[in-house]
Amino acid sequence: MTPDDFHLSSFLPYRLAVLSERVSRRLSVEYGRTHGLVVAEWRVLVHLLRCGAVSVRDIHNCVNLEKPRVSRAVSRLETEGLVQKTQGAGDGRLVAISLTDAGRRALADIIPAATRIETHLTGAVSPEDLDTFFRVMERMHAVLDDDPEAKPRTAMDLDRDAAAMASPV
Amino acid sequence: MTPDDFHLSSFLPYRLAVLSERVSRRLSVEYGRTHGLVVAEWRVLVHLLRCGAVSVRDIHNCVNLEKPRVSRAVSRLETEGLVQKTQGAGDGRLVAISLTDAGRRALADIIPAATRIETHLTGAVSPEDLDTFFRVMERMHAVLDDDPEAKPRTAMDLDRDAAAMASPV
DNA sequence: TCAATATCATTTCAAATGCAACGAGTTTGG
DNA sequence: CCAAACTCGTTGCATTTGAAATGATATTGA
Repeated sequence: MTPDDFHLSSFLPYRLAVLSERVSRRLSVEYGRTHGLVVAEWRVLVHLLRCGAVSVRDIHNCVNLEKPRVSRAVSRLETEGLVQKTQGAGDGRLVAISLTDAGRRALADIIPAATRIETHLTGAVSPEDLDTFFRVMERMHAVLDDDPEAKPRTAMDLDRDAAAMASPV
Repeated sequence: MTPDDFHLSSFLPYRLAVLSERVSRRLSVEYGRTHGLVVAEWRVLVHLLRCGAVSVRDIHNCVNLEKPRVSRAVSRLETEGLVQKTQGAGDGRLVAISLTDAGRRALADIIPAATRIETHLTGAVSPEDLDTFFRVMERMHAVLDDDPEAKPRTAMDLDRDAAAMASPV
């Protein structure tokens, strides 16, 4: 109402952006220095670990990366020898992307470090507060789900929160 | 420990990035459609509303934008007539950037809409949970403050949280 | 059957980004 | 006093970016 009282530093979207950016950069120091990866490549690798041989479109639908970004990330990873692309036997348009052994080794190296950083961050708050924290995040997502101007959530993100809602407290 | 159990969708840095991105985009629809602004320009405008005539460096130190990005955002805003640059009388290197009346009018238009979006998001959770939410964010910032690999917080962000810590519950 | 439409991955292209370098101005220290 | 070191804002440049176009394949429906 009174625009003069508006503080950027206490504005929710700004605060989210600042923390997210800071955390992401801290993480990327890890996989950047040790394996020369950027965030898109990191996300692709992790997704492949869970989902085996999948298409570009599938990755795009799951890990919140635009299609061209996925395509380029996969190309770089292929050049580095961390993933392999095989023409799908069935649909000739699809490309089956999967981890190589080198890719699995890289993840075996990075994931513990990434988990350490995450644990370091979450370890500073009580489990109840952390629960509340994630619950609030889910509530905000739910608000955006009902907002026609907001971009829809990916299926993967929806599933996670649907499971969280269904699980016993 | 067991890399196979690693889920991207429940990984804190990823979750922060996804929510932050989604909220930011929803917001930018607002000031983008109505006033053709991008996030850097929005941040600069809001900062000027509070801080009057300031330098590029000052903006850079406050709103988490790289120096060239601030410089270019200010140039665009000047072209649009929303801010003005005046050579500071004292130090010849400094530039004093301030809002024009048109800039103030733009903010008077955008801020209520931005606040509405924020209220919509925060309104979905109880005040206590929202308190906890921000407290957890502050704790994570504090962890990064002690991490030499993390980028330092801006003075403005530190001040906000220092004030929050000091204030009575 | 075979056009029209849809989907997939890639590429194109213009714009944004950020590091580093730059020129201009200021402070410092001998 | 003035040269070295520093700070300011901007610009160069190589990279990244994402929306739209492209070419290739699949599906649909008349």
